[in-house]
Amino acid sequence: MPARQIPKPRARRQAPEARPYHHGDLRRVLIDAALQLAAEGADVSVREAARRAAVSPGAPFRHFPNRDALMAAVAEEAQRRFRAEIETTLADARPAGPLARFRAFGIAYVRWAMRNPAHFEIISTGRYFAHGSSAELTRDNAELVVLTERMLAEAAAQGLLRSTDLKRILIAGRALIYGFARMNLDGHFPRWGVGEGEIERMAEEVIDLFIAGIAKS
Amino acid sequence: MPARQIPKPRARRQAPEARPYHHGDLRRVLIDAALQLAAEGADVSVREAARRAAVSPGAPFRHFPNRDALMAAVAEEAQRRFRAEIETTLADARPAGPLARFRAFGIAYVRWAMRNPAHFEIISTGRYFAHGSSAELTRDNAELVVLTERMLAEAAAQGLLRSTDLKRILIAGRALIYGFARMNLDGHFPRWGVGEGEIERMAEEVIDLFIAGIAKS
DNA sequence: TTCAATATGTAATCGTTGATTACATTCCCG
DNA sequence: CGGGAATGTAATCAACGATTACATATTGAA
Repeated sequence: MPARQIPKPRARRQAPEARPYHHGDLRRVLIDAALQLAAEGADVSVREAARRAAVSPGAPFRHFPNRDALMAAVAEEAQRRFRAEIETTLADARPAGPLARFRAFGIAYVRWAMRNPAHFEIISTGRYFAHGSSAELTRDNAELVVLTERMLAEAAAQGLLRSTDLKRILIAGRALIYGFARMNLDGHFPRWGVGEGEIERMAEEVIDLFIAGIAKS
Repeated sequence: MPARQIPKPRARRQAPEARPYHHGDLRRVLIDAALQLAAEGADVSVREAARRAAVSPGAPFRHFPNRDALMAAVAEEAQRRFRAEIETTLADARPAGPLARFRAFGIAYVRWAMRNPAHFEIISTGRYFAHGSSAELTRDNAELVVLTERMLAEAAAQGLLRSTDLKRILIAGRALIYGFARMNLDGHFPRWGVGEGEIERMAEEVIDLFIAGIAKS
């Protein structure tokens, strides 16, 4: 047998009992651990993420200059998932007409925020945009803005809107949707007499009210 | 002179150089220090509040069982100021008609949130409601809800509204206003092409759009 | 008035966290 | 090969929330 057998990338020499000195892809694992921590409602600490990755407390700082950089990467990943689900939802149930699409967008937005509250919080806060603000995060977000912009432009082109001030409508619509999602996240609804089970239906009603308000006749 | 002169409450015996062992009203001072810390954008720590009150790091825990209790008291105070300013504003510029009052409410709401971002954040988050949730905090908030409820009920009674689903309108309106305030707080507007100076005008436009949407004819 | 119970402050200490530094191990490319 | 570059560990630091034992002031009842 020639000596040149496959380099065998140190194939997890777990011979005695030791893990390999180098972790496979620590960066990714840390981000996943942080996402999971957030999803569990725990507060995300660098050390706990390191602990879950079975790595020393200092190791994460080889991949992120500080905690905020880790959180920025977490926000990036969460934003990516958020955008992906919104777009998938819109692609699946392809609603007829721009306003129906706008409605579907708003509902999908609120639903994701309800089902992933901690991740939505991380995305929303903007605390992790300022720092690294990795182009990707900004881009994923801008894509969603463009998405709704197009819906409204199309609606205007079809003469469905009472007003042509699209920017105003766009921001009002986003404020409504974002505000609704955050009211839920921030625990306002119990104080408003909206029970846990009614929230999704209320979201639909509220969005419908808005659309009825901007639609012609 | 009779021996019965006024008890003179130990009148700050700063005779040599020492402050009195007991602080005057440490609880109040700690809350104020925490409010100031928040307003400065620093993160609020019990120790720093103690430092500003010139008191040992353990002293605050005589008045608050833990940090969250301090933050709850801070939220309570901020909420009190918030409500006071809203009501004062509405009382001063008494707008004609329920919808004009609703408009003024929304604008005052957003303005306070813009000028007191850190305090608004503390109020909004609801993280400090859950714990002590002092009745006062809840009450101040409920008062503001009732305020807007009455406006809409009055508008409905005067036949100004297209729909009579007041709860839906109420929540939609609140979501819009809260969402707008939080979009600003969370730093979304730069990404939406809304400059710092335009935000207040945009708030008015957005509220007007909403009112036009719910108003009859 | 006195004095003892209570309220309120200090000092010392603990465990956790973010962060840095010096050192160890592995990877990879010339 | 062999020597940097990448990536991990170990040790350490300061700041923070929290607790405990102790010190001092306030207050109300005998």
